[in-house]
Amino acid sequence: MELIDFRVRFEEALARNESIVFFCNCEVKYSGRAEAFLARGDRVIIVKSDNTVLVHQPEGSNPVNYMKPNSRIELERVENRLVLKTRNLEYKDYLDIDIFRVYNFMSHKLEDGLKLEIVGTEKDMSDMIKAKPELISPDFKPLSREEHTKFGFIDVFGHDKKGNLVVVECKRYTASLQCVTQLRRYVEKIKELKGIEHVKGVVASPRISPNALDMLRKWGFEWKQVHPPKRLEKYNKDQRNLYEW
Amino acid sequence: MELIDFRVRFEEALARNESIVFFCNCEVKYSGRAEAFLARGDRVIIVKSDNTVLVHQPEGSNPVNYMKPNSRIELERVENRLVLKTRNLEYKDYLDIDIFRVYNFMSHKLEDGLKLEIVGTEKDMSDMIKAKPELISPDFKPLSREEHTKFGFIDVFGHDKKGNLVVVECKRYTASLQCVTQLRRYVEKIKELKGIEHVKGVVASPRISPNALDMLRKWGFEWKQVHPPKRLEKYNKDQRNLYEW
DNA sequence: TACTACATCTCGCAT
DNA sequence: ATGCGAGGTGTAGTA
Repeated sequence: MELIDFRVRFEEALARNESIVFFCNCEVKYSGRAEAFLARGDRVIIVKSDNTVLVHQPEGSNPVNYMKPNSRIELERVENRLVLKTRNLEYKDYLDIDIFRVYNFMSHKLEDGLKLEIVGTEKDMSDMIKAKPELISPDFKPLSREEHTKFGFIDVFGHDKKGNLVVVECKRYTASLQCVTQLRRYVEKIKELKGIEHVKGVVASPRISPNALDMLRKWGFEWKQVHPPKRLEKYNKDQRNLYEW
Repeated sequence: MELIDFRVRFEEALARNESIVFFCNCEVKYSGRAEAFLARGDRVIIVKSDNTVLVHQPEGSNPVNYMKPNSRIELERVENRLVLKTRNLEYKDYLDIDIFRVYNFMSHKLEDGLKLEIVGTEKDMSDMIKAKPELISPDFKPLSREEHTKFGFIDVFGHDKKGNLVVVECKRYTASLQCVTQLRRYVEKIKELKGIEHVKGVVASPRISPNALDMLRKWGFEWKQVHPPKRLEKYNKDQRNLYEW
């Protein structure tokens, strides 16, 4: 495809606020939060209707370069090539794509304002524990939501039958050192706020790394094996059945 | 575009290992590490030559759904639509895209094996401190030995003129609570390993959050304001000049 | 706006 | 394979 034809179609599509995709041979330079350079090669370039720009190589799940939404986009001719100059003032980001060849181009106005519905997050895991506190221990009682929220980011906050406060930190996967230090931070904060000596800390996760378990024990915390909510559990409970596999 | 024509072109392109992009009206169901559902709308779908699948909405920088590389991909006719069934056994991920209409399709064999060169990371920041230790303090001397162990990676490790060991944790942006707990963990580990009482901890970052500064002081650590390497510094040092802005 | 923590995080590196 | 932490992280929630 001739660069001149590409230019016309690109600028028309941009003016019409269409989503744009093209295959091209290009070189990419980025400057902003860091600096990056990508020498010539074939890539897919996507320009969305909110002026997001993505540069994808033929392999890998992440874009090799990108610009966040609301970037300014201009196409300029420089010598034998076109340069797609994009800048995002908010992040002080600059991305220049030197386009040497365009293999294929398409654009379309896309209609879609829907959001992804998602289940199985850490939030769902802590909701499950609040609904079934015996997953932590037989005498664990979560505190009411109002009292809970006063203490910030704690996943589940409650007490045992002896009246000890209990802080629960959930992880969907293997709990790491970082998870234990996070729990420690919360426990210390509660001790300080309440002026008390004993606060129990519990990590709830399907697995825990050996180092994390060592540190956990050293700090007198506990690990309780809890698996994140099973597939479809929430939907089934809600009498909904979105999926049939 | 007729679904039957799309199907032929898609399967030919897939067989040829081309990168594929199309605009379509679709519904997406995901099950695996979590569960997700996205009702009908217009999206861009990308299938890469390594069998990565990306579903992009017309706005936002992240894909709304995706499958990692090396997924199995099949296109099946179900009633009035085509279903792109993708599965990744490694992650136990399943993504089904119900395709109702295809607006536009293109595919191309892309040639690109290049990697992004990037400068200005945290690694560059710690390299800068090792080269100019006076950024931390006049008497700070980094040790050449790397401390990349199973309990974590210390950015810069050294001693002052009194012989105190010093652990430096770098952050490119605002240092957070997590950064301070990370530093604390390293300091405690070094104390334990060496059997010594005094180990200095320093956070080096352009800024630090108020809570993080509180916790830092409470634990007897220090904050040193350090800015990440200036743009192009490394390239200029290397007598290279990749960018002209 | 700034701060905090999650993410179907992804990715690289080291054990 | 697993553990660990960075990332041009992005994103949502909250104060």
